[in-house]
Amino acid sequence: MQSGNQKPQQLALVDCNNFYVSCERVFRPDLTNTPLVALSNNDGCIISRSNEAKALGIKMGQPWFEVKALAQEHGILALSSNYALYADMSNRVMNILHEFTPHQEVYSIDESFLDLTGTHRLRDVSYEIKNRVLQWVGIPVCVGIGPTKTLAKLANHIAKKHPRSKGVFNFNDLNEQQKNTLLSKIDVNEVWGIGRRLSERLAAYSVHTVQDLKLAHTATLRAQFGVVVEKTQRELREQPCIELTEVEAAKKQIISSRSFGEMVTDLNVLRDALSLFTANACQKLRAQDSHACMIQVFLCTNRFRSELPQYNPSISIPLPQPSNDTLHINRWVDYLAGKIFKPGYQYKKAGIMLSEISPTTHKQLDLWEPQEQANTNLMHALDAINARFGRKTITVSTQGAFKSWQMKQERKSPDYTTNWKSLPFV
DNA sequence: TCTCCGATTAGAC
DNA sequence: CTAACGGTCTAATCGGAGA
Repeated sequence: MQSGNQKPQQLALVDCNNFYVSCERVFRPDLTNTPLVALSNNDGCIISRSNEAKALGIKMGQPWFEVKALAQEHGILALSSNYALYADMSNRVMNILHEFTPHQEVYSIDESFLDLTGTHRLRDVSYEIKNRVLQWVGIPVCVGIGPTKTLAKLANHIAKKHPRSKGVFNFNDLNEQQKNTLLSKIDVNEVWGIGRRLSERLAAYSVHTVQDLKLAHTATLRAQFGVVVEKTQRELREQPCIELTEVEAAKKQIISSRSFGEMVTDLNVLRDALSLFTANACQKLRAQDSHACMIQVFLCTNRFRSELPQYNPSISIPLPQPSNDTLHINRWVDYLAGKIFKPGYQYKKAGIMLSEISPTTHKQLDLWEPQEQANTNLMHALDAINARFGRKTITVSTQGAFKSWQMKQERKSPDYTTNWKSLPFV
């Protein structure tokens, strides 16, 4: 709780500009002025746009096929997403940011919150952050600072949008009058946590701008929109409600799923895909030292093809004992897939979900069930080898043997930073 | 009436 | 050639079932 005469926190939100396309440009400086977009899995939707692409009216999340003609006309280059590259670039950026404070929350692949409270010459430090990331990694970032996370986010939005800020904006530097004027000019849907639906519903209460939300009647807000929106309002009123979370909490559920490059009709192909999803999910489970008690398998037909028969089954099963063993869980996944599979449908997507997750240290032994012989050492060795030599060095059985389900990625750039073979001179 | 549970919704990126 | 629309995760909330 923030009292009136206390100095406000200086929370910074550092956000990379157009992150995916900026990563691509680091290795393709010739594309600096080319309108550029990055595509989602299967080259489906646009998930990152350069400023030039934005200026041409390309929308975030727009299906690629819808803009293909426009793209052709204006020479827009589209690239398949290269997650190995983006993850590696992200690590480099986050490590640099960490040098400025131990109090860091890596919020997403391209954003970190930093608690810079007590930093001297904060303005200079902010520009130093921006310049160092640009010089060392080649990624442009903007820095927004505020007394709460929500206001830091908003400050970042302002830094991005207004060229006069030169990429840095500190909300704490404003006086009350300036704050009110500024917040009255920004749409409420720019606020962190206020999406499209809430914006529409808020409009019915004459809440259109950030300032409107800040001044709205709190009890009504709480009653009509719930506790989340109330917290957002408090944060706009400079009352911190959302803590910096410096250590990432263990996941409570892990989903691994994917749309296929082509429709799949064969159970064996589905099992092949599912075995890869299982391997990925179990590896995540082991990486956070936990195991799961509940396995769910689901299949989906293509919901955008309404003329085709639709079938979206899912099935889940509780394990007698928690497990994180790929081989063990894969046997259950195979079994469950067989139970829900019906021939005659064209499947577009499948996946698994692991839930009821707990730390391995808390293993609860069931006295009546004979203990499953867990391949703990085998899994440990598998993770180590795959970490060293690449994710698919050792796989389970036929994992990935069938090509048909694999993602369409017709426009992927090389793995410049994570694969020696991608370098032209090696 | 209370509690628990699963399903649904909404949001973020 | 044509058709083509992502993947993960969390928290809140709601409604029904069962105690």
